[in-house]
Amino acid sequence: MLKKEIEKIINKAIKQWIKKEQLKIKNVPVFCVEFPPPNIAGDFSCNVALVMAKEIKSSPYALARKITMLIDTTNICNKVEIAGAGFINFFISPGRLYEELEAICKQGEMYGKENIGRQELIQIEFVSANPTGPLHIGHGRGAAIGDALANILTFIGYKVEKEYYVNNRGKQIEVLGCSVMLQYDKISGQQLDRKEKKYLEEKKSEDIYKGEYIEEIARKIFNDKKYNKIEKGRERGHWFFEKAAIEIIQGWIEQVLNDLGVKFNTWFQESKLYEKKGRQTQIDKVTTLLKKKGYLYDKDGAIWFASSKLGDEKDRVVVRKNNEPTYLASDIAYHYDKFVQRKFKKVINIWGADHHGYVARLKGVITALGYNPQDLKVILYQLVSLYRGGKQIAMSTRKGEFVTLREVINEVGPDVCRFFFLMRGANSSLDFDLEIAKKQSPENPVYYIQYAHARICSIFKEAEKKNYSCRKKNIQLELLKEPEELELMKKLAFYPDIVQLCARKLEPHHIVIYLQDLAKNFHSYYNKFRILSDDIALRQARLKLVKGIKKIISNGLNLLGVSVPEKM
RNA sequence: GCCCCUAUAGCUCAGUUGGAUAGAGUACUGGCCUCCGAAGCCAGGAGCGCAGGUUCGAAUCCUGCUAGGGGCACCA
Repeated sequence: MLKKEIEKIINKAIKQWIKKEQLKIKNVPVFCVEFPPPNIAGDFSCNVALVMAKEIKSSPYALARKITMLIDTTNICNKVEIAGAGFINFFISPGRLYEELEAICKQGEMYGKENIGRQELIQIEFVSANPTGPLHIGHGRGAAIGDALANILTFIGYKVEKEYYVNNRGKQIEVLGCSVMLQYDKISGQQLDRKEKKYLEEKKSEDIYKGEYIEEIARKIFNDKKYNKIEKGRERGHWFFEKAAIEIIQGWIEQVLNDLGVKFNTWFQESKLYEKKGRQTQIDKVTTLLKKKGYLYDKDGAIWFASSKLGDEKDRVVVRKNNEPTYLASDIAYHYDKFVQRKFKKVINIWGADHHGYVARLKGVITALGYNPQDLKVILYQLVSLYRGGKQIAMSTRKGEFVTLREVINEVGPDVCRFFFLMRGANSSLDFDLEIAKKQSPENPVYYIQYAHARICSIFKEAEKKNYSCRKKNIQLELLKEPEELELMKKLAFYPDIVQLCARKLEPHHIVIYLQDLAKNFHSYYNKFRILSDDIALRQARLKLVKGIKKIISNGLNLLGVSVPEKM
């Protein structure tokens, strides 16, 4: 990776300089190497002189001069320049760019792969929507981000596990079961005097799930032989409908995520935390543990978690008066399972922004369990608003009026869907316009990037047709000397930096921006220069260049989980 | 009332650890296919919500304000 190499070179130079001048500086200060603004000449820029100037009591410019003298750039640069207030600018030499292009073509998918993660075990938990209905579009965003991050982290050497936490117990599941049961009775024409009816009558009617999917589930249970065989002859309580409904809904969820290209390693059932392992459940285990540590106390007949001591705004109930554990109890046990039982070194949770109030509590849990809250990263993504032709589509989960993820995928296709979810940072709310997403125009950047790839494939087909040989060896890359060609090679060489940036910040969208940029450079180059030139040596060199571009586009799209078409 | 996110070009958004003259796309106008895919290319304007502060330097950090979105259960 070029950036790291330059950092190393600078570090070395500074250490030499400190030794030479016998300065009393313990550590080389924190500086950064980055891309200079577009109007500035140079490929990488370093601010070390500006950062150090104050401590040394010297002008940044003079300092930069001294450091520059000691910089050994033979491997990577052909020029180092001081600019502005004292920036040190590096110019990557063409020779080095040719080497990188060779590496890209040779290594293919492996180009830029590193072992930064050192196979550390890391878990990403995402989507985790309650199995009480189909996924909606917001869940899609979480799915796309989580899956892309998993790809990126795996690529740089982490051992990543993707997990979906299934909340298959609790009040909302009871309501689901009852809601389905009501519909079932309607369909079957049976008017059983169920004890659950009383329960439902006591509830406000809003509590019952509406929406067509409830009827669909009830119909499926009624028609499917599988369910008819189960418990035949016995009256079915709401628990039966709960189980069947969850099974059906989870099937839908798995299917739609699968169609989006998202596969989980584990579907962790919340109910597992309540199963006895030996004498006690996981819940019992953590309750005992936290009690021993003094984080739990009794008040008003309930058991409380002293989260206010751990950074939360107030204490929270863990076990209710009626002896039922709360959701938090499950989450404590669940994260105990993640960190203690399964030994994940780092855990990433991806939540919708509406859960932000929960972050402090859960970090408190991690602390209470004796782990570093830094090892739990929570990524909050802002809400997705759906538009059609500039008009917002109103959604209400409660009323069952919402556009499902399924419908969106069916309408715009999985590639566009994933791409749109990934093109913005998680902190920005996302406007998803179905009309734009469907358009196959430059307004829609997915096709722009895919088109660049398809175009390159087409060039190779054309070359084959004309019986142009694509030599593998002795290609004169020095012939690539147009500014556009050098620029393209630089972009390609930056790919590993971009991937690592995404990994460091847990933000996949930088790859999207990068690919758009790369595609733009390519299209522009293509229009200006002829790849299949009559000059054989030049043609070979240019074919190699576009081959490199093709590889990088394909690698990038793969990390995002977007398909890479050879023709479109 | 408290907490989180957001505010950058007419619109949708980038902007790396604070760095140099803040970038794309779209829309608008005009041009480019006898030649590798026109789903493309080239050329043209405008902007960091407001007010302070920190510093060599602020879209970026701090404080206050304004506007929009979300959240504040013994629901999950």
